[in-house]
Amino acid sequence: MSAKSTATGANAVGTDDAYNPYLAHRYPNSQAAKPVNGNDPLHGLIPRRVTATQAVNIMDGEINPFTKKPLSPNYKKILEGRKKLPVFAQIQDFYDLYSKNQIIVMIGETGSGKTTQIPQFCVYSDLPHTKGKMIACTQPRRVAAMSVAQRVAAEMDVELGKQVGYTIRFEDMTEAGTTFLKYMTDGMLLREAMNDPTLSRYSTVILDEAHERTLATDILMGLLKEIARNRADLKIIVMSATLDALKFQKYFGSPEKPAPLLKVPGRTFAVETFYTQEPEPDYVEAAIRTALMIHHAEEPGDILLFLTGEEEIEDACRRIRAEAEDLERQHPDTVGPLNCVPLYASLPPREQQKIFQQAPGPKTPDGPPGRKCVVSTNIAETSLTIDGIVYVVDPGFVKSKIYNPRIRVESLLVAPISKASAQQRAGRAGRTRPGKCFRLYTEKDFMKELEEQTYPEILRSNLANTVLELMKLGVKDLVHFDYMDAPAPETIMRALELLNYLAALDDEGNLTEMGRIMAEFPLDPQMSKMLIISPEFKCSNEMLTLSAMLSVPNVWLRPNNQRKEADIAKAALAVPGGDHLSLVNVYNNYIENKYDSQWAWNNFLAVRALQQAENVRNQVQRLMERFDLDLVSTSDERKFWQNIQKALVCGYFMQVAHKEGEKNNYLTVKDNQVVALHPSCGLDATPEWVLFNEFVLTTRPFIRTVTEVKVDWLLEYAGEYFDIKTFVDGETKRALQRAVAKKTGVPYLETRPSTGKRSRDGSETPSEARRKKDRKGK
DNA sequence: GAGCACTGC
Repeated sequence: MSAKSTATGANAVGTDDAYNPYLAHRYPNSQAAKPVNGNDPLHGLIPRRVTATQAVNIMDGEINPFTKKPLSPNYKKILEGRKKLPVFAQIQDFYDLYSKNQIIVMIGETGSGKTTQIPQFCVYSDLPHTKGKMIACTQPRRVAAMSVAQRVAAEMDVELGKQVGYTIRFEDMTEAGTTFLKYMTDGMLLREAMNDPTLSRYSTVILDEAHERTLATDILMGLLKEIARNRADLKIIVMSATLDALKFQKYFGSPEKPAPLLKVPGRTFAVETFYTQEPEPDYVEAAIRTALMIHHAEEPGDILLFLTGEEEIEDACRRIRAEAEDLERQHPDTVGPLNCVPLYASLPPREQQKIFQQAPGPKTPDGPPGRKCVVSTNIAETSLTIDGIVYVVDPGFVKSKIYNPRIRVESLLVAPISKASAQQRAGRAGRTRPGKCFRLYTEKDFMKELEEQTYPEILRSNLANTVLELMKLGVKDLVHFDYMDAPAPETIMRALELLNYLAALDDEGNLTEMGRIMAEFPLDPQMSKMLIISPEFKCSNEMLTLSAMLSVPNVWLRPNNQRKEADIAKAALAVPGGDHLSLVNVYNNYIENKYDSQWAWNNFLAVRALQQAENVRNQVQRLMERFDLDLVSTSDERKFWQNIQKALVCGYFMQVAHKEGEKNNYLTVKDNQVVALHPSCGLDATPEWVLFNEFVLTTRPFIRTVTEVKVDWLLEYAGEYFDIKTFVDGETKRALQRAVAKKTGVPYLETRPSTGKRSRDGSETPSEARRKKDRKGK
């Protein structure tokens, strides 16, 4: 038994009688262990026909098949751990399915190891590097893409960013020609698809966490299904954590012949679940009581309590702390100290870190031990894992986004969670040892009232952006696109209508040149439009700043004990014309003060948000340069703010409100919603016409981030949208009529014959007006 | 006179 060497050596993947790594492993002292042909452990493997034995033997070898360097002791240590993962026991099952099918569905519960192992299994079988391709594995969140890539690079004994890398917005840790396993956010792969519609760089695409049904994952699923028809060489793996596998199988196969499924058990501890006997009228109250009950009566172990938002959480924390102290005083022999910590996304990172602190020890040497209680939003359900949690309190609610296409408003509402979500929450109690989950609803409600799955995002969102992306991806028929769950036709119509008004689509529904450029910007269509048009108003530098500032979380801080000081600081930076202008002003001042954190802090500004804005601004500026859009500012100081307001109108003319009556009420144009200026609004007067960035529905309808506009600009730059004929009778219409009369010197009459159909371009910019004049001149 | 559930490009 001896190894053969082939004349071609390194490039002999696929030949039959080549060096057999299986034998090399079995007989380490034989000649087979020292192949002559380029020392390639992968030699002789046939892509996508690799067996588990072959793969495992290479993993067990001495030479890293991808770097050709000796494998490190650390690699071997990690490998022993990997082999104990549940998914490893099914490696041959996986290869059987992978070799024979184009699309497979995989479900693996928490702790199965699927996210780290399956992509590696693919590497050993697909051998993407031998054909200049890559394996992509998508994640819904950036941190996951980064941390998993780092872990897998270590497991494969390679440097992160070389053979194994990741790509997220603002950071590409890959090396062209070297990287063959790439973790990335789902949004990033969708972006790539826009310029490479067949995803030709990839030989295998893995969609991980598909059960989360993010907008990007949903679009990618439809896209991949289509690409698979035209690319027989592309393999697709859809990985999910839930029991809803059949839905994925049917979608990727057919109802009669579902796509094959691989099921891998998880590795978590049992969680005992308790329900209430009767529904709880006040879930916050009940949650607080339950947490205190656990602290009083249950064995040591930390508590995780789910609530819906910042205010609720801070309030609950205060009450739990106060009552726990009473409890401790009353029962000093049995009740230890309780450390109650809040957790939500907008909490500064330093505060967030507190959830990882150890529970407090006993106050006296032989007193009862302390306990930690984390009160969190949904962030602890998927994004953040806290070790040591033994008790979960689940009131059964979540704040979630819903979209009403009729009035074009996205709002946040507190709603019951799904069964899948409830299970995920309960699972958080069993990560380190057996735990308990207290559900603050009845078992009957759980069985009968809760939806199986969380409503996918695509059914809850404004789709203007998504529709533009789909158009750019070449999808012609948006209504009949193969969605796993189709959005309401009205939502799609609303999106098409907006894109048509923005001149991203022509009247036939085709993507225009403007639309093609807009799709490249990681911004809402309205924002892309105002930005692309802004050089014509000599304010592209400012609009760049504004789009960045509108893309990041609120920059204005208002600490509870310093509200007055914060308001004074804000007023000092405010521009009278409106909040959009103030945002530009804040950023410009931030630059003038040399990006100084101390300056920001002194002015009650969120440093982190400002830094994020810098990041976004740089990215968008590069895009502006790519499309040869001039970066300019006006030198005429009197026009500086006005130009910005005009450019704003070109993008956001559909988000305008008119003042009605005396009570500072506004009526949104066309949708006729009664709205009020949000209390955070910095306008020092109530102008007749305002443009707003956001419509928020909380205690009542508010418009937030508001700037004054002139009716003449509406008529000039958004003539079609503000065509009086399209308005119902009312104060808004009469105001428009007065404006037209004043402008033309002729009283406006409803019956006046039309001067001909205007372009379907709602926003008529100077250049467009000029082009029209030119045409008429000829 | 009130609020950023959570992601992502």
